[in-house]
Amino acid sequence: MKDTDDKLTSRNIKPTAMRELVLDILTEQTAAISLSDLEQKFHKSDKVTLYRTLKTFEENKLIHSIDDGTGAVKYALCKESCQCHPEDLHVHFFCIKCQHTFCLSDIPIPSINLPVNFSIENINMVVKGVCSNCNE
Amino acid sequence: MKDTDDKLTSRNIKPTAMRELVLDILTEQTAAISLSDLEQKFHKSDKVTLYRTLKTFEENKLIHSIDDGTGAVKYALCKESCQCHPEDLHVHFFCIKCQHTFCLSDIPIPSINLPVNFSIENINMVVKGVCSNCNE
DNA sequence: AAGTTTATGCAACTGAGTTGCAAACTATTC
DNA sequence: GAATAGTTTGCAACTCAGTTGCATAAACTT
Repeated sequence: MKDTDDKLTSRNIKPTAMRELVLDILTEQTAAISLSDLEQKFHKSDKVTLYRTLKTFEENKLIHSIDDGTGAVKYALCKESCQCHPEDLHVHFFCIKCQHTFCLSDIPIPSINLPVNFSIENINMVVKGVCSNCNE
Repeated sequence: MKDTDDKLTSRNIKPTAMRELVLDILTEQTAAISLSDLEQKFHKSDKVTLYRTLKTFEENKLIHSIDDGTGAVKYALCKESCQCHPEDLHVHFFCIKCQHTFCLSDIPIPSINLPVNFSIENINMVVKGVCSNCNE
């Protein structure tokens, strides 16, 4: 639990039992998960607590959210160094077969030449297709 | 009404009074609009009819939908030649000040080198920031 | 005109996300 | 270590976008 605790405190999040559990579950995932996915990993759980836990994690940049177009926002762990600035962002991939949403952490979002006087804050880029697992 | 009719029939959509009205409203817009935005442009209207009208338009590639992360899907007219294939897609911009969502029709989505065995179907790219109107 | 298909309108529902409030817990101060 | 203040958790209840079922209305077919 020491590791989990450290990760939380290093992001200025008080390590409660609940938060440790949620962080552990998030750490196990190979794909991004939604609030209701998370809810189903608990036998008895309160959606609101999980919701607020995710919000806290996101505000403190422990996790980032992905709007993959499925109607439910997904969440995935940030890298240790991540500050969620435009230069930290990567492309996400949604597989239309297995319905999983992956971080393509190694693929940075390409820079865009916006029209004059447009300033940029954030970019969301989701590629839809079939992942390598589902391509035979 | 002849023009509107032609646009509908050329996309294999039967030109009803309702659909003409909706298409006219969509044509007037400078920014993408949501179902509830559309609903408010009618004095008396049925959300479901508008919803199905938009679905029909989208299926027939008269309009495309944009998930800008606000929680409500936005819609905007496609160009005449658009088939909504990856090569037809453009970047979208969401202004965090005026809350408008624009098509940056001249900015194609940059191509991405996906990992091996990933195939691509579609890309959604939304840049958030401040538009030129709102930047003083 | 009768029958078939398609579009529209109403009611009612789902599911994600959210707020308010009270109880439980944690941290702080004496 | 008890009193207090601040934070977290759990429950109820709500909002709002999107959606389905079904009945009526309108448009096509022969």
